[in-house]
Amino acid sequence: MQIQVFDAEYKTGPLKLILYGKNREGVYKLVDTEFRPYFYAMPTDLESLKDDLEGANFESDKGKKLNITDTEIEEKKYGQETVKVLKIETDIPANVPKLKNELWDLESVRRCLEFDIPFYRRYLIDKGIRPGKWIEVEGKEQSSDSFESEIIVEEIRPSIEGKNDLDWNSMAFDLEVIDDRIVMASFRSEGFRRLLSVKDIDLDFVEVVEDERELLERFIEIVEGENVDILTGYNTDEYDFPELREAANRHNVELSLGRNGERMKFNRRGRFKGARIKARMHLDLYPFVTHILAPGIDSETLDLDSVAEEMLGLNKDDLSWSEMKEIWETEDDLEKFAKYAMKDADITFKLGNEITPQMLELSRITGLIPFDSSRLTYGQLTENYLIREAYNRGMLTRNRPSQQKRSKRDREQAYQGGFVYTPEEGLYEDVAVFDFRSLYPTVMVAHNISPDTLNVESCEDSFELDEFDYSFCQDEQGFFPELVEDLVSSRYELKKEMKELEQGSQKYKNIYNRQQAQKILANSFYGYLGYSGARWYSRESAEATTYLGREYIQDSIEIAEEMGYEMVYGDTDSVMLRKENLREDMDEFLDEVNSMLPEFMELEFEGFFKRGFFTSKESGEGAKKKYALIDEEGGLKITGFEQVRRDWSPIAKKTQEEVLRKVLEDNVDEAVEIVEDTIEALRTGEVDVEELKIYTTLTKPPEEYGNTAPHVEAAKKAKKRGDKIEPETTVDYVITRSGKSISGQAELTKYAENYDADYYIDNQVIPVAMRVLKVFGYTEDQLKGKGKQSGLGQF
DNA sequence: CTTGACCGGGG
DNA sequence: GTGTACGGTCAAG
Repeated sequence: MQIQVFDAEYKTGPLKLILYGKNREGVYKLVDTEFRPYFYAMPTDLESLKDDLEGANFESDKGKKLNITDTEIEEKKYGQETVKVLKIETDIPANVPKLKNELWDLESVRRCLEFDIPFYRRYLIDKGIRPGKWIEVEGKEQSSDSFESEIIVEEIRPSIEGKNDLDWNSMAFDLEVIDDRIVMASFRSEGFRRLLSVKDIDLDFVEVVEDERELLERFIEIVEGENVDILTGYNTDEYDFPELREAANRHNVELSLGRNGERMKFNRRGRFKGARIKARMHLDLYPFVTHILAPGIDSETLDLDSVAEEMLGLNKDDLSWSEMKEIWETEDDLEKFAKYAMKDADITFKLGNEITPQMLELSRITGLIPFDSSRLTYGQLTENYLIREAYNRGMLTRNRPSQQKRSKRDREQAYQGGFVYTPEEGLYEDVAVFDFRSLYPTVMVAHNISPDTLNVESCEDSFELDEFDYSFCQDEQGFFPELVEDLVSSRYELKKEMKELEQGSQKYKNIYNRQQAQKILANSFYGYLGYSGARWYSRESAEATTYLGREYIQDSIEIAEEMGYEMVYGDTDSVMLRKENLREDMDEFLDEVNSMLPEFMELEFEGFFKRGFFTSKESGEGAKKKYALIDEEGGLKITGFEQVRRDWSPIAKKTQEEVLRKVLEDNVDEAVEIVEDTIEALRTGEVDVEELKIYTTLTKPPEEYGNTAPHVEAAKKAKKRGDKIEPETTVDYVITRSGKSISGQAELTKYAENYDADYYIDNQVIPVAMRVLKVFGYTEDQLKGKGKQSGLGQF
């Protein structure tokens, strides 16, 4: 039969590897009892290693027997050499690391390798199985209660046929928790929309449940009844599932959410945990947003509303935490609460429809199950891809660096990054942006930069870098350039294919996601080479890549200047230029640059902007990475104005954005008026307290903090007044007029009777406004108007 | 300038 | 579970 695998695990006693897969008939369980765990021992001397293993008995620290069930000599590539290694097979996956420790102590063993690859991943790699790709299975079919059937695998291999995509049943959910009790749960899929509530609410999508216990039971029934393949949520790993588990413990309910009836379990993943539901895909959108999508998201925060607003264009419908609590307690307008809760699942579902296909595409390329591909960081994703591709090329995977090695790598002098042009502060009209198509990946391909081409001893065609005392051999294509070239070329083909398709069609979306996943991976290689935790760490490769990137962008700038362009700004892989008749002349410029570039590299036209604004540092020198652009449709692109991102009051953030917009609309006078009006409003006490609130989350009881941050001091004072301040609460505070320091003046909003207008003027509004307006010659005093005394700012 | 604490998302 | 993996920002030193 043909099937697509989407989940994998193993069980011991006796050892079986279990896959869960789906085709058009349904969901199947596949069981392979033949596959055995193994690792490699690289010998100092093969014969004496064989002697050492002959009749040897290995024991774990606890005295348990560690069996070697089989050994085999294999020839593998390790770095630039070919070596003979001994494959050591054992009976239980958990014995692999233990046995590895025993063997590594032998004098006949130089090192052990590939002892830390999780067993189910090892299986998928060795069998060539990738989720999202069809595989062929032969075996004995048995009936099963939970699945279409269960198959005892005899043969399993990648399938050449089977191009059509599968549909997955996706469902999003969200919980509402008040006073540590789950009071609502909302669900949304293509054909199902429901809110469970423990309080009576008369709305068509609401199902009223008796209590929290019944809510849990219904939760499980809904997931089962709707035959969910993909369950999504936002921060469900760290919030919703921990809440669910606690509730389940309280009521002694088994959270049997797995298709096989198995309990939800948490997987430890470093500082994170992942809620794992067997034979379904629980894909938390938040880790993927932070790990993978964040660099491409402009929003200052990565909360559900902001991310959905940016990715889907949905506007938010804010209900603050205190409002929610109040509604729940007073039972006044519970409908509003219910609609809000339902909307969260709706938004998550829509966001999931955008994001889960990207996760599945990453699984298709890397071969990781979606549970993993959705939660790993860039580096880990790249590494898992490398491990698989290395295996396919008969290469041994390098070992992970020890903690000491990592910190040694971290302590090394940082190498130089991208080239950033220092702009002249001011407002520029009609700027054009050009950028290099995948600069670092293409540099790596163009110059064959790779850990395995670095300083090859007997190399005929060696590329020497004048700046550094190392070289890259050009005789054979290296591991990294080969992978990058495959990804970049394949992506290029897909992009061509995309142009032929109707935007918004399913086919278009599929291909878009595929090329997006390839882009993500191709771009991660450079960073990976310079990441201290990388198995294939190569500082030289990373350093050479940025060095060559700088050379190419500087060459392009030189060409532009020779051709009469005015250089406005440039950062790493892009340049902003100005010139009369630019639209007519730019092809000539592009041709000139592209003929200078090696094959595979390309400078492209990115777009026009009506105006660009650049500011300067304290020293008066133009500020790098801090600018704002407005396009011809009036769209703003603000970069680097850090005030927009931090814990600043809404009034400061809003003022800055309005000022930037006015400036970009070439209306500096109105920009100044905005600041003056804001200051005036602060002075006369007209400003709404909402505009002054600063939010921060307390992660522990306030008295346990060593420092005196404003939010901590405000919380301490509130506690003295008798407030219950628990860890994990977000406090909002205002800087009032009473107190000695800023921290001393901080009060929780509800206790604030007045506000310190001077603080908000001098420390919030003026600094962010001045960042922009000083460029036009304004001083702080001018913005403040002189001599006026601040009022009391009473609420 | 360096070091170490803190934070993210969720309600 | 072939376990124990972040990265940016800020205040204090």
